[in-house]
Amino acid sequence: MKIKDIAKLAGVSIATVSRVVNDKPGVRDEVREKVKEVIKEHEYKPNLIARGLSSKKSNIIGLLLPKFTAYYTEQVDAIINYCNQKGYRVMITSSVGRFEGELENLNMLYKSQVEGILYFVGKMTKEKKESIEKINKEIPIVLLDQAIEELSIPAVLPDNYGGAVKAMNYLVNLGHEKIAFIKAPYYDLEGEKRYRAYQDIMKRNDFEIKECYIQGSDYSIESGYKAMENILSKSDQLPTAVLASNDGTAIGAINYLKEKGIEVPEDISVMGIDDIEIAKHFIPKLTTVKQDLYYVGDEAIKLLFEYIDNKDLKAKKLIVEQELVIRDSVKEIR
Amino acid sequence: MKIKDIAKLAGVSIATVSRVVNDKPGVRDEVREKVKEVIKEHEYKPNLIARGLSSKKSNIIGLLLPKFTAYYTEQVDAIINYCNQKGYRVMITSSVGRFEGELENLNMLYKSQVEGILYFVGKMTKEKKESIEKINKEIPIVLLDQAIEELSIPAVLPDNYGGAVKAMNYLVNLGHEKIAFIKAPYYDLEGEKRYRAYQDIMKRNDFEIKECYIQGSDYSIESGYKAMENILSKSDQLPTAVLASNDGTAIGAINYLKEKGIEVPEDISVMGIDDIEIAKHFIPKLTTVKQDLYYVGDEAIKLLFEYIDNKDLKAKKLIVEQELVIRDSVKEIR
DNA sequence: GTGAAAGCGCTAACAA
DNA sequence: TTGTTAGCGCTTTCAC
Repeated sequence: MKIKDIAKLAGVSIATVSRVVNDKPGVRDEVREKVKEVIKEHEYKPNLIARGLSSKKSNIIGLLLPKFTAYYTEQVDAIINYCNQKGYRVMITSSVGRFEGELENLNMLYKSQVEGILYFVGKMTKEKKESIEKINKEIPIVLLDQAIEELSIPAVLPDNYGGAVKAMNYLVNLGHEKIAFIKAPYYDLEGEKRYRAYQDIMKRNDFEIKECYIQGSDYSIESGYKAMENILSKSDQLPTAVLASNDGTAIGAINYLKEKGIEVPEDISVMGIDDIEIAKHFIPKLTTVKQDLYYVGDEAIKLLFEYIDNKDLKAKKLIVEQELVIRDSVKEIR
Repeated sequence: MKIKDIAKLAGVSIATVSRVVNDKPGVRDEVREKVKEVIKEHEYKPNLIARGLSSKKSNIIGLLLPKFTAYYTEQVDAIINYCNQKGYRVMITSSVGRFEGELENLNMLYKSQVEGILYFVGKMTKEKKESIEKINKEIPIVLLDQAIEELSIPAVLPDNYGGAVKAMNYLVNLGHEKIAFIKAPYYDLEGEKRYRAYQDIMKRNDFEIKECYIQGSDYSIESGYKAMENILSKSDQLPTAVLASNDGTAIGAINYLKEKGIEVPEDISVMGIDDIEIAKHFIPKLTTVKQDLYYVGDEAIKLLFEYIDNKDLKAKKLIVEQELVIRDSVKEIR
């Protein structure tokens, strides 16, 4: 069933059918009803591809992820819901953790004529920056997780510095001085901010920053486990608390400690960042800094639509505040 | 830049450009090179919407989820990877847990001219069955999680009965007799099979099936917590083990027990089903029945392509075996 | 090996 | 209020 068939059956022109289908004015109620009837009877469903070509509006939003993990589920859920409600469809790509794949997928979305792109940045490279800049001239892009300093591209970013400061101050106020830190992967520019917060608070309080207290990760639970192992093996004196760059690595760290018979938080306190879903159900319940991920996704997609509606908007970087979530994995020291 | 511009710049017809772009024969090497050069220089990217309309092949796969949760991440990851590798794009919809939304989204995918649909069933209704049957006549659909008995539609299903039997036998072999069960939500027809397995094994061993040992859930962690609370409050005699219908509810159950000072597995053993990512990192590490979710997603999308390539294939229901994963949340009783 | 031309199913400007 | 018609950017016959 195509528009032509309906037109014939209803005894009108295809233009009239189109008007009815798109709820546009300029059709007598009588005729409108008649056409609607025929449409219903024959279950006519307009071909959205043809509509897209003709109207030069695809009604599709592109979503670019580095890889599917728990961190994205809520954000993606928010995005899809918002789009579906607005009558937009979502085309999703992920790069299997192959950071080079991001570029390919970006082009794929471009070729798909999406009206806007939500780009969860995995690893930023010079090549990608160039592509983003170029594509952004034609299609609005909103960046998530990492922004591009030198380019004027809208972005939604967690307040990573502020969040880590809150976490550190909380630990310090509870009497912790020997604080270890599990770093974000080197390629996450935003992770650097959390590290700077760690350093700043340590220095401000005249606490010694031991090198052995600082270990890297790739954000995975396993790498948190490894990092904790390294911290323990390399330190002559155990830290009393460790701040992890995300909840996953915090969980990994706790796993290692428990395995070694070290109790959390009795012996060592562990704090995460993000507040992923499992954080409040983990045992001990994870003290962390909440990033409202559904909110982030929601704000990002709203921002994207702002840019779609008004291409000349000045690029806005939205910083989402983080909030302390006190639970059971950190204790006071006296 | 459109095909016409490239044709003009290269001094050939658009048909020739099309042949080059699509790697089709019938172009002199010399000309092909020339065209490629122009394409590269001007960064021509074909409009996939136009291609779709013209070729009557959208190269898009539709993905329908009831709601985004941890259970789907790996499966979706597998699906997207496979599609992207094959040059297919993925259109994703979720229904925010509004089961009525599934129908709307199904139609949205249909109108989008997707070439096949992967449908993770949330709640099956008569109305949906009818729509599925109708749409399946034109677009191959592969069902996941739940099949439709009376219709011949391909599906990929976990061996829920077999998996639960394995779990139950494991518990029984360790000496458990008083076994509680956290049920799947009523609308998950597959969940019923796990319940049947529970009953069958209990009966086969002449164990008493106490009504108070059986509690419902909606698969969420919170509902597992609640179910465990009910089991404890309603039983005069505590169970020695509980089998939960998924890992989420198992985690919820453990949370409740720990809060009440009941140790797992020392006092009560808890077993899950699924083996979601956190299962092996939870404390205690969750004993469960593994559903290789990446594998399931992979098989499902492969099956879908089989049907796309050969519409006359007889509908195949693929049952994916489950495998015992012994970890720390269950102990032997003597 | 190459190009002209007819669509694909729709929207939108224009005429009537 | 309605219909005619010219595209949208591509693929795909069919001639040459």
